[in-house]
Amino acid sequence: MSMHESLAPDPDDPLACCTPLAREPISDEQAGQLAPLLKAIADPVRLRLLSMVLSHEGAEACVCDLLPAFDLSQPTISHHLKVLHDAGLLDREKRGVWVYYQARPAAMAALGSLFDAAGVPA
Amino acid sequence: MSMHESLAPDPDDPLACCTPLAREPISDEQAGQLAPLLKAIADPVRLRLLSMVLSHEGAEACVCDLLPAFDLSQPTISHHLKVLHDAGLLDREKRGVWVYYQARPAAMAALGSLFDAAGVPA
DNA sequence: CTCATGCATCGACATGCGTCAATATTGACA
DNA sequence: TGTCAATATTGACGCATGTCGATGCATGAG
Repeated sequence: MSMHESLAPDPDDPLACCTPLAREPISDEQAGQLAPLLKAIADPVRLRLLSMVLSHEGAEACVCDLLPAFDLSQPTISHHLKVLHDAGLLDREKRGVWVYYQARPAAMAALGSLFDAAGVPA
Repeated sequence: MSMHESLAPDPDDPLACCTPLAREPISDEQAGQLAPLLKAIADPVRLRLLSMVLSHEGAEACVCDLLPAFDLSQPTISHHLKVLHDAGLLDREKRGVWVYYQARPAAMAALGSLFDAAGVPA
């Protein structure tokens, strides 16, 4: 259960709000910062997009890699990627005509730490 | 819904869908089961409710414990608790006139495991 | 039985969200 | 320059969601 506390408490960073839910009642403000993060991944398409980016070779993927896996229009996929990006979950990098997305490790860690000690009764 | 993958050991349990997002691209079906769980906690009120229940004495709380912390009507809080309950995140137990809610550890563990190895680059 | 209390349900409203077709923007190349 | 390919933006549509007041349903007290 040893945890690395290498994350600096930056008040400007919305990802700094990672007190485990089970530790103490989170504040109204914390909840207001966390909810958009969770809203961003609370969609089956965006969940798959995030998972595909995370598990893709080099931990990055361009839209052209992601599009064929869905029965949705290109603007719809672009919209979902924008939602994930605006929430701070995905980074964008334009290389030539292609745009590559990669997950932000800090965001992933923040989400994972939310449930620390919440599902371990024994 | 006759398509089922043999990856999930128990198709009846919606909490059995806890392959880490970063391990491999999750299936459309997995995403469809996970999204409602995340949708349930993707709300500031419900996040606070869950956190309050988790961190409350005895890891349970009745509605009367939760209500005073919000500026919302009692039906609204009741609605949010129902959403968390219907998603399989909270258990209900009626004792006398009061209804006690407690978090389901399996659900918390499933959510936490989603982000395993997602925020720890090599 | 009657009444008050704790919680759930109902019906209605405004807002938010996922999706698409159409269009715009950007970069590579002849 | 002009054209094609990859991605983003816009505007519109229908559906889902958060909130409320009013009401219903149990339970326990008297």
